[in-house]
Amino acid sequence: MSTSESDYLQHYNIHNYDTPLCTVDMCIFSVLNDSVNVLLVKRSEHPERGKWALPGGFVHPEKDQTLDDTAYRKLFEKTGVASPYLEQVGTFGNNSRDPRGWSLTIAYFALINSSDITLSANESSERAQWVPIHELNDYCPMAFDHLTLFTHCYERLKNKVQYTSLPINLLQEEFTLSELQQLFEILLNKHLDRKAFRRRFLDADIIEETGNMRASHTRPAKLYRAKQLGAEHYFLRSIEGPRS
Amino acid sequence: MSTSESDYLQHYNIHNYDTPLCTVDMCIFSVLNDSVNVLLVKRSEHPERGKWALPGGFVHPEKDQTLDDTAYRKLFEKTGVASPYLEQVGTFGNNSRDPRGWSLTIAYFALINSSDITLSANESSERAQWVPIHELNDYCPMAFDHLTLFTHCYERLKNKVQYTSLPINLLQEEFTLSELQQLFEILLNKHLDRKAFRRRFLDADIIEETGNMRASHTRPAKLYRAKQLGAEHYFLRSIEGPRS
DNA sequence: ATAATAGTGTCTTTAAGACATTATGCG
DNA sequence: CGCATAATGTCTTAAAGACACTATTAT
Repeated sequence: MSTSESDYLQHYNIHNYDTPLCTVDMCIFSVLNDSVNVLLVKRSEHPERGKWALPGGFVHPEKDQTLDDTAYRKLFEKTGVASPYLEQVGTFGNNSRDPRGWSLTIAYFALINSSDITLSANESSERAQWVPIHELNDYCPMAFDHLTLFTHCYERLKNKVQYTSLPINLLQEEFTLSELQQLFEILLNKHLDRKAFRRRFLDADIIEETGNMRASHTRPAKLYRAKQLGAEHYFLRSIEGPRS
Repeated sequence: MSTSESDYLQHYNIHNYDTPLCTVDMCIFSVLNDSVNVLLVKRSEHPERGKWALPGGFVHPEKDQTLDDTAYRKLFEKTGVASPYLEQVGTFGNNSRDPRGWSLTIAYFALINSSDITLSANESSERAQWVPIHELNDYCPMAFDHLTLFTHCYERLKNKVQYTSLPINLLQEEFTLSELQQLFEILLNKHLDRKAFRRRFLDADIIEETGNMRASHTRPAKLYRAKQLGAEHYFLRSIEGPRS
């Protein structure tokens, strides 16, 4: 009965066990034309061929050393973006979400600036497309439980807008405070006070002037950058927005 | 080339693909003797036999309909507690965390009141034991990457103490405000002002008097209960604690 | 000069921290 | 009574909202 660990491992065969299918799905957000967009692909293969889906795919034990590698690989295949903000949102597993069997997917969300990317359709010739999130229902039915995955990712994003600096990652490296505020207003879907918004970010000591200005047909605005790229600051208080 | 989805599914065999091992690990917290404890088991089987580990096990496609089922099943096997607070923290997957191959684990944390539970050693005769978290290093080496999993779960817990009502789930159904405050002080490891603490919870309208009193050798205290069992309230401001 | 947007001054409001004071039970 | 803990009163402080005011550019 008493075998060594090396004996045990020598006779261990993963294929003797029933095990879930493992995939990673990406909810890639960007802001385009004053609205939040998510990147969707039209499935070109079974199952759920022809339906819209979040880009994703199987965890590939040969290609990927870690789970995050899978996520970055999928993201790069679809967008060409190498190192965006990436966050794991949750894992969804059950026996009904995929007709092939008990399956499990790890959902990630990514924030990228839309001008950074070139949509590519080369991988398995799936067409990727930005979809404004308020149009998402028009694209139903979505494949599998991807509407649920999207909803969880979007809720996470909306929550973090309230108490972190996270959305900075949706802008280009240099941005004005007005651009940042507009972005927050789109995400929160409400108007914010300019002075309060500026105070919040300036007092937090997380951005710095670049010395450059954004030209415009009115008064030029100072350009800022995040002091630490990809960092997210947690504010002690949530944004509340207008009082009644 | 053009097959139907049902044809496709008929010939699909999960065992043709290389796929990760899938497990669930539980970080079960409780408060005992004025300190936070976590439930650990001593592994009785290979691999990592004899090391301490978080209770957990394989996702079992026959037994479990959903991932949460796996978590609840493992929790019940170890503690006999049927419906505690449970939250998914994150999924950790790579090719080095388990000697059997590419493996992935979904980490959950649970909050339970220690008086609710009876530790059972019946399943695979592993002995479960409460370990105060400040002693965790003395129990090293822990199996696999379980110290990392624990750390992520503990960080999540500590963060949520700052801005949610979550720790209520560590107390019994009826509790005094002093007991609640003591609990927060243990979790945050700092003293809190009594008036501010009471205001915070009372103004949030999330607890109500039960009408009963906690007897003691001094002035009896009012007993409260959470208005909604298992609910977590998000405060707009984080607890900061004493100003230096 | 005017329009438009950038940026500031400053008063109010909210919820938290500090800390003294009062209340209530038991021995 | 006197001790210990429960519960409250009230002043201060930090950060947000409201909103008027000033600054800078193009046309």
